[in-house]
Amino acid sequence: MTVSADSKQRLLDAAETLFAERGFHATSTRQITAAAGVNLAAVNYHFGTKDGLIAAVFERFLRPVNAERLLALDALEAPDLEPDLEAIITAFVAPPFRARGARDQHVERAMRLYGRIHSAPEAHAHAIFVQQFDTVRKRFESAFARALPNLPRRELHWRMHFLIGAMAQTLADPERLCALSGGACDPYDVEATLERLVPFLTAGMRAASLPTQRAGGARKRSGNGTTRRASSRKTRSRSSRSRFTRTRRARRSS
Amino acid sequence: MTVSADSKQRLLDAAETLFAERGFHATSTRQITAAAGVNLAAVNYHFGTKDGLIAAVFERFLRPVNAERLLALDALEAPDLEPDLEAIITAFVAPPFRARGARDQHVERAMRLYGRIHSAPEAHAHAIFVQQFDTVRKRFESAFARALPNLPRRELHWRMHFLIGAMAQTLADPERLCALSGGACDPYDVEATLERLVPFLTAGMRAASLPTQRAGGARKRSGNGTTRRASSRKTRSRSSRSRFTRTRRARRSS
DNA sequence: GTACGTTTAAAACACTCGTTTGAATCGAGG
DNA sequence: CCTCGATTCAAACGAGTGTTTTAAACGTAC
Repeated sequence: MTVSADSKQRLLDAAETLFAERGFHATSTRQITAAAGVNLAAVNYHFGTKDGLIAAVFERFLRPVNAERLLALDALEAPDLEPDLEAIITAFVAPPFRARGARDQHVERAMRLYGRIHSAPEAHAHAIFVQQFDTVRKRFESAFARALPNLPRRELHWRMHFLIGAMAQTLADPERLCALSGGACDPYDVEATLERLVPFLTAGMRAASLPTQRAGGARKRSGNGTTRRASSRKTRSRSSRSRFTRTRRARRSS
Repeated sequence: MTVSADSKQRLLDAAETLFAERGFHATSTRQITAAAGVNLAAVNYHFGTKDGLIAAVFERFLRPVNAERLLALDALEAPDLEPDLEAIITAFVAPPFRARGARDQHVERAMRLYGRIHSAPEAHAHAIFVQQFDTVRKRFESAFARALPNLPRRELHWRMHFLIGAMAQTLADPERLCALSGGACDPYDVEATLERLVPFLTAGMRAASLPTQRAGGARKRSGNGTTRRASSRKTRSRSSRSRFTRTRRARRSS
């Protein structure tokens, strides 16, 4: 274990930066080794394959984020405290925003990297992420369940999905917010972002548990996704509110 | 303009399917032309370049989705109607879920394609999407502003960003929801998904405009986006509620 | 039938990718 | 000193990429 293990470190640092900037697939091993100032073969020597390097970057970056999530949740689950939904959401959402990459990279790069991990194309990178994430997921799921005792478990899954989506999008594509607001919002102001994101998500998680009506009838979902409103006779209480009626399709035939 | 323009069509169809399945970068022109049953050179002949093909797929797929969004919004903005936030959100969110790809592809593929467009790596594909999306964005922004008259415009931008994020994630990565819920949720049941997504988003959009406390003091947001809480002397009311205090970092040094 | 513009066909081009190879280099232990 | 394992280096390999080229086939108008 000579001192030159920093070759490995520099490789990880360079890869982390480039992955954040351009994505995993679009970054070549040659770019990485050049940025790290090491030989081309180093990535295969130290990590076996490029995917091994990706996994190592995942690992190194994700570990402290998830650790901080669990630490924050621990503090919220002291036995004398009653569950605080907003605090739980903050404990889950804030760490990736506040994470610094290697070599104290800018917030911007850490955010983008985390976003890219979330929207990982499809490779086994996804599997690595899931593995890293699974404990966090379980802990927060039960925390949410405690804070929202009247919410059925299935609804909770859906909402956690939405929550993760809003978070991931904000992390992955800050530029879009900038463009959307004409420059009025600064997506790299982490605290300002969290002050908006957390209340948004808290309200969403607290929304009424079932889609308004659902008066007496059973579920009665038509299994066929294509034919909408197949059960024509029981449309009374549903057609009263026309929330989900779709307008005509407009498609050109050329 | 012979009948064999269907070569172009079959190219678009095959590309749409493969792009949805594997992504844009991971799909080669050879795979596309093989699936379409046409010659390799056809893509360059008809679309100039692979990016041209991608743009054409974007165009053909996005147009009806955005058209339907605007149509639905038109119906909601009849002069005698008062703004209905939930209906506006549905008008924005539902069309991509209900879109069918070419050749009546499964909902699954259309969803994935739209999700992939949203999380387009970074190419000018993004620009194409933005161009297609800009009109929709403007229309819905003012619709939201009418439905939420007390919400400052900047907060609205943030929330639209979150909204788009939750929608895009649900479209792009239905598998994750499946895994998250242990198979309890069916992300391809479009109506069930919308019945959960829309209330979630509606509640989020309606959340209190400013982050809870803000009791007696004036707004007092530090104008500088980078240096958070630059005005150090006035930190009193902030440290009282420790909502956003971060716990210690945990990072291994190996 | 012949000529013409459009479309298809097969082959090759130039390039980048991730990975492997085999020799050179280094740093400690005998 | 020499040895040995670990690391670095330059060079090449084989496969895959998007694109171009050149010629052949097609349908239509003259």
